[in-house]
Amino acid sequence: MIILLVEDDTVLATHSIDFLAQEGIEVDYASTVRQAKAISKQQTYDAIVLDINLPDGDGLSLAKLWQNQRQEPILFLSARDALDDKLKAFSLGALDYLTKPFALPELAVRIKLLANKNNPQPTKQFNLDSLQVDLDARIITRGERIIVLSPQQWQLLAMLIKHYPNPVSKDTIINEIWPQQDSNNNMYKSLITRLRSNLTQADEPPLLHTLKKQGVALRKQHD
Amino acid sequence: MIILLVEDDTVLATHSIDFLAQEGIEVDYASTVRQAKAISKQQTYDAIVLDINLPDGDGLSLAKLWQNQRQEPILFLSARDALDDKLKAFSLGALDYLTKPFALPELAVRIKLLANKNNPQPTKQFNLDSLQVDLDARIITRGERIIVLSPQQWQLLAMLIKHYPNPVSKDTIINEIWPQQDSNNNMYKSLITRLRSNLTQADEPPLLHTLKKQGVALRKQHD
DNA sequence: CTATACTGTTACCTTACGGTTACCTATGCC
DNA sequence: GGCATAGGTAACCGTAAGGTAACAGTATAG
Repeated sequence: MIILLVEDDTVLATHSIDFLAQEGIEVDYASTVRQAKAISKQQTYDAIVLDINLPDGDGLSLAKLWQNQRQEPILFLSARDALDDKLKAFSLGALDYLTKPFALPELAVRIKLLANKNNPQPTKQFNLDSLQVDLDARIITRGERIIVLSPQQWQLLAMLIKHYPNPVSKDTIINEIWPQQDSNNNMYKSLITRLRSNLTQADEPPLLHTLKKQGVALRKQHD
Repeated sequence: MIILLVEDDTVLATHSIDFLAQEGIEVDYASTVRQAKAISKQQTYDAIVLDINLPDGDGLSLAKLWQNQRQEPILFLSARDALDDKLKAFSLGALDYLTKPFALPELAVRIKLLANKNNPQPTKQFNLDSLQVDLDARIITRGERIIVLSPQQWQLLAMLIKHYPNPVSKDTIINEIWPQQDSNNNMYKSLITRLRSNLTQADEPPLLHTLKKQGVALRKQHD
């Protein structure tokens, strides 16, 4: 996720950028209207955060300029709590308005809301060869056929996908799937066999490979 | 446009209702959690405005209760400006948070934003195979026949539609439909059987599938 | 007040999940 | 060669999770 921040208070800006980075939000930064126009030419953002008072103009007119050319959701920042400013901002297409001082976590949350509004998060999909896994809906297909897995097998597959393309060690799997049980090697072997047989049938190439002494991994083919 | 306002301060509430009426926003009003639950049973709204402090509970837990069964965007009101409250609210699915005192025009603008921007045209219709559900009128048809559901069954179906095509876990369902009861597995089983039997008859393909140990989901097909 | 619907409860059935075991192959080591 | 280790496969089977039907108590409507 990447946003554009336009803010002339450099202290506030650097704090914000640092905090947002921790939250996984990348920031393009501009301190003036001119810079903002220049830097934003190259890029579309998930959201735009605009200070209203800027040295060479104001955020409101920038928003007015942009409201027909750009489609990003805009959040205004301002030291002024005046109702007029807020209403004007909203009438220019603002989707949110935050009065300084504000808490950085709140800014982060509101940015994420705006960003999600525009692109509802695509369904988490995992693809490998002809295998398709929808991690939310828990639908698995390979080629045309639909694969139904038992709870344990699903759990294992999810682990493997999470670590893809790295192998997952036997111990990790055992501890994850049978917590507080004593590790029975046979249960593990059965589980692997069953998952493998469900994932691949007939002449399909195998996807679940075991690397001796290291564990198992999801791969298109052996190395 | 119609919203639900839950607020125990009757002076504030009447002012708000008057002002929102001028703005063309119709308001259903409740002053307690109990009232809110009762009045909202019959209706879906374009947005919900929730005060956090209420005489018989708080808005946060109400939002938590609703977050899986209702799809309306929620705006919180609170006299408290504490960051924790805000973050908690947002984590419960709030889309906006306004601190008292606030200006009525700002409230109106933010409500309109939620109602319009969040669901451009909220799909009040749900279709799956030959099943048609009108979420507003609560009319369900499959092919030619009209399906009538009991309250519990409707509640469950609404949950499933909201999460479609993802499964909903047994625990989630039990907590939503029988809050504060101890989870009786049999009630759950009966409910599923009853809904399933109402949704599908004779030679129709099944729509309500259960994924063992994981929950149930609405699907076209899955075996 | 009666009839109907809704929901909680029980009893019984069916299924497939997962643990167990037995036997197999491959590789490595003395 | 003999043996050990690591993994693979297939079959067996007890059991728990889920499905269904019937019944009863309570609410609801007419």
